[in-house]
Amino acid sequence: MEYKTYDIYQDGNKTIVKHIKDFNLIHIFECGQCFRWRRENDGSYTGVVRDRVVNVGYDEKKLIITNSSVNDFIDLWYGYFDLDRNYSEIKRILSRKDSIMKKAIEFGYGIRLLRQDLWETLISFIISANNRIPMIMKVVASISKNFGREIFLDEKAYYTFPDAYSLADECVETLQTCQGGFRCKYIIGTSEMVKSGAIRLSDIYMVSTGEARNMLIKLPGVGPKVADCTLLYSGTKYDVFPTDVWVKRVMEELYFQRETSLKEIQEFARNYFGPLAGFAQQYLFYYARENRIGAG
DNA sequence: CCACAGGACGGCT
DNA sequence: AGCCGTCCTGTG
Repeated sequence: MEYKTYDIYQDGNKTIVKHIKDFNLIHIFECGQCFRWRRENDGSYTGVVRDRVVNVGYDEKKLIITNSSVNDFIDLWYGYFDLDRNYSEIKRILSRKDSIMKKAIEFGYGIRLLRQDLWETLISFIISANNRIPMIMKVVASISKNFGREIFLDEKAYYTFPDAYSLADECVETLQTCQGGFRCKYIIGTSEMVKSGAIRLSDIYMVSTGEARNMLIKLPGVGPKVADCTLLYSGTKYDVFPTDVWVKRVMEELYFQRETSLKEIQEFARNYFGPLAGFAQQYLFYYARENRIGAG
């Protein structure tokens, strides 16, 4: 069958989608936006998304999703991989901005911003505060294993991410077995606020980026960086510019050539990249971190 | 043993 | 409003 501009067919438990461009598994899964995908020996990735576990491979512009159906693709994977967005056009516009962006895009040409579950993204980025990626992956995996639901792929167990109600019922001490450290109290606090209705996460889809940001920042453990990451990596808002130490360094070194406050970097990015700020940030972040730009 | 890497928060000016 | 010490865990 034909879905938008893609050819889709089913082969056993594999959904295969042809003619997919602007796509690279390493760029997508190792650019710091997600913590649930693991690279296999053959270069494919296995991960849990919502209540599904799949293996994803990419070869000769073909996307191969194992443990999927055509309906799954249309309902979930098409949106998750942001396949209805024209990344060629985004890259063309951003590359014209300056030679720095051009280089960053050439480096991370296959990046796509995943539209991840809002709740899981929020908690994952609360965990990311003052933490490194391998540790974040460990904590998210542990929370899922302890409080999520077991699902299977090839007789191997994987775990869904627990919802706010499940986590709100736990105490900080129990959650601490997942190695979240000082962030555990924030996770419980945020879960309680979602459970009680003090915040309705679904509202952020209906309000402006500024309002969405202000709503999220009211949650414990959520500051400007975590709020922006949550909005961007859940596919909710794209005119944000999450500024962590790497983005700050690359901006200072390549754009400002001096020390620059977070406030000034954010203002510059909003004006300069406009509605594509989130995409620009992701190319810059991946470029900076992989090449250790600005690091000792 | 120590230094260091990472954002949010709270207390201070 | 901006600055800075503290929080937790793993690695070199």
